[in-house]
Amino acid sequence: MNTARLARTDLAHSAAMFAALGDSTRLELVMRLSADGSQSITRLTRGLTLSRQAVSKHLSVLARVGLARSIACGRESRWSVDAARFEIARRYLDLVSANWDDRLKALESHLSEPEQ
Amino acid sequence: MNTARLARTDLAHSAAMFAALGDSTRLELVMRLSADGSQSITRLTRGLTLSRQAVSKHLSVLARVGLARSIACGRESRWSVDAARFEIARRYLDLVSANWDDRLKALESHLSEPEQ
DNA sequence: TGATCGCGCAACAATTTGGTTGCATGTCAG
DNA sequence: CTGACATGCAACCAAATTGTTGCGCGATCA
Repeated sequence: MNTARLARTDLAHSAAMFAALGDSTRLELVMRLSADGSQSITRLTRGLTLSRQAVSKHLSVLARVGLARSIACGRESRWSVDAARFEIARRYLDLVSANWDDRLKALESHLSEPEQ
Repeated sequence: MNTARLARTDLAHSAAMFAALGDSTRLELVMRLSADGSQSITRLTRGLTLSRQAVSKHLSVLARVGLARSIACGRESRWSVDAARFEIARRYLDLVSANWDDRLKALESHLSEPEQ
């Protein structure tokens, strides 16, 4: 099977998802949303040494790639994570492992390929 | 089980790994290294519309978080990915899914928690 | 009806990121 | 030896990121 090449858009999209996860604060937000359920921005801000607006921006970043979303609820907006989106990122990592396994098998036969 | 809270260092470290993957070029490099095996920088540069130094910098970013490494080999350096490191990132994503599953179970009993 | 709460928007500053070019150094081939 | 090749290092630049503060607006509560 040839899983090596993916459409350029898929690659860019996955990169954007990883980039969104690539920040301590955002990863913390994701973990808290995932562990404690949907919450408002001000509640998420408690426990962090950041302004509410900073947290709001981070949530926007997550929302832009579909990892989180909010629903208006009175004067507050409740944020939650989309677990399904994490599967997409996970599959990408699986792909790397899969390729690596394929290469291992290739090494078993060829032993080593010249750089050409 | 309480998988919700992780050490701050783990979180920061994982964030760094995701950040390293959060760039189209680097993700492409990872895929090619994973699919085609260890390669030199100049070979990796072929097919990309970037300078060799740009590629070199990207590889350094991947190396900084342990996702890739190089071994000197004559006048060139052969780069490869570390499949084991990808497992770490993958487990983090699993953790989010796991938390989400836990929350689903919680919802089954409580139905809904007030914002307090 | 006010006071307060939660939020969004805009402007701004500092730092990081992603890229370039130029140059120096070590290695291989003839 | 000499030239071509692969790489590393440093300076530099533009743009994006990450944070702040201030302000305005609708929702809520006493």
